Amino acid sequence: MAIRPAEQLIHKAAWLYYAHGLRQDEVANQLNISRASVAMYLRKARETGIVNISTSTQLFTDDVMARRLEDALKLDAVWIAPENAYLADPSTDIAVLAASVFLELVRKGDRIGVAWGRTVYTIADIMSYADLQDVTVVQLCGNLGAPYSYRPDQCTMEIARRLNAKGLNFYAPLVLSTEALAQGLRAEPVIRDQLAGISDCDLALYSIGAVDADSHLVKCGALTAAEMAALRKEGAAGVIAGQIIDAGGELLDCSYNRRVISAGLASLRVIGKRLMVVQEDSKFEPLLAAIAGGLCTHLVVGAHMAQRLLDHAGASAEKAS
Amino acid sequence: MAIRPAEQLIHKAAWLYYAHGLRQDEVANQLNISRASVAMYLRKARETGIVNISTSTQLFTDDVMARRLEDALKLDAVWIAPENAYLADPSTDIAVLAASVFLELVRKGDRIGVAWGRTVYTIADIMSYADLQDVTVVQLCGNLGAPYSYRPDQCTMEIARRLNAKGLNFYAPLVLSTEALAQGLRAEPVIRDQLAGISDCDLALYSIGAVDADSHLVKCGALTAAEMAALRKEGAAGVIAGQIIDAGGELLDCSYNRRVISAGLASLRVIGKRLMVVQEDSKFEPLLAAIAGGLCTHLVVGAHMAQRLLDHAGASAEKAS
DNA sequence: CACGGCTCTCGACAAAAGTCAAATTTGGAT
DNA sequence: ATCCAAATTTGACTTTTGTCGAGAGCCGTG
Repeated sequence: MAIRPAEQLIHKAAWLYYAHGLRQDEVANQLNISRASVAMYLRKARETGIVNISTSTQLFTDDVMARRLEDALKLDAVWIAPENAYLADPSTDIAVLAASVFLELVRKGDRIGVAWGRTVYTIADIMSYADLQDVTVVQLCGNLGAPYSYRPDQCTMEIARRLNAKGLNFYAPLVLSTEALAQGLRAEPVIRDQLAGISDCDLALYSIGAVDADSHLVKCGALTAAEMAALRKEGAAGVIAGQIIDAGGELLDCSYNRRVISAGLASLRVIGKRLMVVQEDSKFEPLLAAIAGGLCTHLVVGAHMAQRLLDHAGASAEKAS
Repeated sequence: MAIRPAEQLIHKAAWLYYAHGLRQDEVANQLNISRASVAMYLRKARETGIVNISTSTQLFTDDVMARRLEDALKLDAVWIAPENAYLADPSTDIAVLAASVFLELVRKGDRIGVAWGRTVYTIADIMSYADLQDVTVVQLCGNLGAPYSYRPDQCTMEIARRLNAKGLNFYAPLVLSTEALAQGLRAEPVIRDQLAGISDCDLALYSIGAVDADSHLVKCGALTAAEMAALRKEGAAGVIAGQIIDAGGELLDCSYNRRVISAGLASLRVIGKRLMVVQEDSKFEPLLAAIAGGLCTHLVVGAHMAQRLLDHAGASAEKAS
């Protein structure tokens, strides 16, 4: 991709510095360049993923609460960000953790499905770079012509860029005005192939949306606040990959869902690792719905949300007995 | 393993510094400790593998020569350390590369077989630390009561320590004085289980030994220089995991081999990734034998050796046509 | 409870790394 | 061949990090 000589030099500098443990000035005279250049090369090496610095996320799964949640909710793994213990901004903490977890879950050669939303974009934004050329990042749902920077295609592309991976976008609106048109578009080869390829993913990254006037669906004009409220009455519990699910985690039977171009829930459930990240405490019910529907195998949440989930699971168990 | 509070602090410091990108002094007042302590914790975090710094080894496989070697020798991957281009000591360069490649090949949950020798021990010695608790490192061959620090059990244990993995040693001599005794010992449950477990490995790490008076087998008293010379006349081409192979990479039919307690070549060939590392140019013929015998799928060598291998492969091809 | 041995922590200094504007080189267009 | 714009490189400076010995806390022992 890039030109040879520059890449080569960056790699050599990174190799001598990180692998051999030389100092920057030692690297500088090995390569006959100034130390300042070495410093610059090393920054580039980190930014391009030639060197990887990763921190183990063990501590966040080792937590007793995380273990109990895994059991209670039958999830493969749970990470809990210890709220307000670390930084001023609590949501950043969750995103940083999610980004690390994500990078830990990615394997070479993987195909990764990425949905969209503020959470996903925040993760993409703080994610460190990696060198995973044979990875493919695919977009899970259609686009919204939003004024926001976290459009589905943006999320996909940004993550692909960070990973040095291939990004596979598809350009269809998330929601159309008639069911017939949506059906027709889904049958288009370009779109059909993209949607069919989703079930081949090894890993999915998404968050869950709330069914309220603050939802991106409302902000981006896909639905009006009134329509949203109506859907809520009809049993809408959450939004996943642009689609509305009920409390059981199944697709809600409504006109909106039939007009959407997105990854079917069945395709999502086939994906081996489904990483769900939830930042806001307000998304408690939506998250319960997603878990009930088996849309999540790996979960990253804040401590407060974790406690609520655990209380809920405990209460349900008690009621059942 | 270690005490809670210290581990926790190390992890927190590492998290804030490496994942969130705070400066050491910022971390220090977040945690209410001095910056000096933070620096110390961070060093410990690196030393225990809580943070991982790895450099991509791409450049060394991307090399045209490496690609051609892969084709010519039918190997899965070849890495070539550009000799004398980097550092004073050429063999260190190969070992550093080999260690990085090794860490790149290891996956969580893997079982790893490790042989012994100066090369393997050098690799273990410069290998950086990682956090791979569910990995198991098994010893491929019996021990030699050597005065050297690179005994089979040492190599296994050191690598296990670096990886924070489980080390599985077995305490049998590499070679016994009679075939009957060797047979009896191989039938011992402890030994039998260990040997049987070798074929379950996902990754093997070894080098190749030369058949000469400098061999460790001679230095450690397993064979006399005269015996070695005799074996050479009988067709011995190399030493792998303590066993003697002929030019075709098959076990040489000799008393010595029948008296050895080690991983059978068949078990080794079953292992998915067989990483062979060769430092010395003098090991050209032994390496050819190992490759001929399918004992190596991944190879790390110096540029000079790579050139010789390529020339040889070219010459053979020409002769054949 | 006083004592040594032990680890952990800190302040101060030294070393190394990061940064920036100026200077130089590079590559391309005319 | 000549020029200009963009990118690269550098020296000088600032900030950040690493290190070390001194001192503080801790614990089992005499």
